[in-house]
Amino acid sequence: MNTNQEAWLAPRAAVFKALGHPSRLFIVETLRQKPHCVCELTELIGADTSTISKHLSVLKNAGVVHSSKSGTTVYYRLACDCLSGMLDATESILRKRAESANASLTGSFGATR
Amino acid sequence: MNTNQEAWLAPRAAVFKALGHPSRLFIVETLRQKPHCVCELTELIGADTSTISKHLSVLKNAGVVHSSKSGTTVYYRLACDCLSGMLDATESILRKRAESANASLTGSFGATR
DNA sequence: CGCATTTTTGGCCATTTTGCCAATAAACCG
DNA sequence: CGGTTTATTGGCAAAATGGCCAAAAATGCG
Repeated sequence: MNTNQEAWLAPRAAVFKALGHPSRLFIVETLRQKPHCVCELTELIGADTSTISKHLSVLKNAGVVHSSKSGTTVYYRLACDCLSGMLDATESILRKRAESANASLTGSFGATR
Repeated sequence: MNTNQEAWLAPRAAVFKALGHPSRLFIVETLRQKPHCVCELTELIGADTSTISKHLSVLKNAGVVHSSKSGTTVYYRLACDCLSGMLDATESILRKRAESANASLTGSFGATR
């Protein structure tokens, strides 16, 4: 894995990394409905405002969300419709994982007895 | 964010978290072509075998890859076709990010002088 | 069986991440 | 302007992650 490959990988991994934290994923799921301001997200998650602000900063730097200021409040929204597809894809992955977990419990011949 | 929501989020975040590391993302990109064994991936990435093995373990626990043993060698492959879609989605996200970065540099009137 | 090959696991340390508090910044209101 | 609300930044301690080495499994081969 050379320097060029790493440079190509880094921003792509950053997108997944940003989504790879429960609070941040919750934010993205929430923004799927409609834009929200920091204080609303803070309320919903139940953490310190500064914590949420930093999570939003991670999401923004990765390119996952956009922000727009209106007075003193800042609204965040998803940067790309394609995020819905990504979120849905995890459902397929988890469904398949559940199936194969089941299959290995059941054994090759489906006999549970 | 209550316990139920956290339980729902955790496995989904784990999928993204697994993809959110350059080496692991490289592995997934590589497996997109065809299955590979640990030693091949080790060679391609240039890290210790144990490091790669642990990365693969993370991907496997998240449900991203499957493994099958053949003799002493273990082959890994993608668990879901939907991963291609996820990887492609990052391209859209990064493209949009590049565009908006450009727009903000250019300013509201597109005058760069 | 004894040995080689491939992979996984355990242990350790350096680095990164996370989350809180405090302080600062930005914008509105009276 | 001074005070209030909303958000961001800095700093710190605790927790998690990543990577290497060494050791242990697991499998095939002579």
